[in-house]
Amino acid sequence: MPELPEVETVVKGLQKQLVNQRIKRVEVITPQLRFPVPPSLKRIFTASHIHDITRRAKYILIHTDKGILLNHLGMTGTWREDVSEKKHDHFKLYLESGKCLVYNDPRRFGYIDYFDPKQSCHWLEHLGPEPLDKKSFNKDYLLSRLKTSRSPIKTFIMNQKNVVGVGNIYASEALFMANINPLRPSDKIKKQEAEALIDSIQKVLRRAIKKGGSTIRDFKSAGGSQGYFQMEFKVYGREGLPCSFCGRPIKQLKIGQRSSFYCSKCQK
DNA sequence: CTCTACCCCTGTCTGC
DNA sequence: TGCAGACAGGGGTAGA
Repeated sequence: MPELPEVETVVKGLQKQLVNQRIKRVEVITPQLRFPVPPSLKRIFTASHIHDITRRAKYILIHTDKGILLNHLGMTGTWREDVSEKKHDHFKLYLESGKCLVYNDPRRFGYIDYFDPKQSCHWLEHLGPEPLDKKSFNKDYLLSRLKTSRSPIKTFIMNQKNVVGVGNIYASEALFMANINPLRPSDKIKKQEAEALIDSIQKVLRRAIKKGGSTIRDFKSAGGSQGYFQMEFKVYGREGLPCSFCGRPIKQLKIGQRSSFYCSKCQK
């Protein structure tokens, strides 16, 4: 799915489409996504006013005067502005302006929920810090967390309790940039390496956001355009191709059931 | 508690 | 061509 840069790109697109708009009608086409869409959602958000769209981790938050609509894109969720109907359309927001925003998701790993901003939301509790927030995602924090985990460092940085937004692509890319082997046990990562990892996660994510995310298969922004960061992948999906630094073939293996890519010479 | 394997689902691609 | 199996950007959960 969309990882942090892709979700960020979708949020920027939705901001243009939805901020300061009034929702005229909510249509729930598929009540059962990964989790059930709450039956009360339709009634609550009909005639609500959208005042902001934000992101927390990989969640899209649509702020209205009636509460916050929350959407996770799973692996294949997309938004588009369109009145036509397509296969796997699950949810529609009809605006008073006449526009219609459609949520489409072939695999239905995504979901839609809502919560009252005055109360806590169980989807957002227990999430780690935002990787681009230098105050909370810092060396001391990371070192203290690393000490508690013996799982491979790639699994560690993909765990949203440790740091949010890093998924399968950017985990491989960030570890390559930091010269850290993805299989290294987390509690064996040294202070200097932890600093390098923070740096590389932030660099990779910032660069990817700048390029509008990565488009492999079907990722699209809310405006329907594609991202371009996939042109800059150093290791992801490059099994057998030469490492851009040392020329050795990139290796692929499964770590925690997920495809992982690295250079065995550059990453120790 | 931590960690791993499995599972949700459809579409696409590979190899026989 | 047809078909089986593997695989895909996420992450909740059961059970070790």
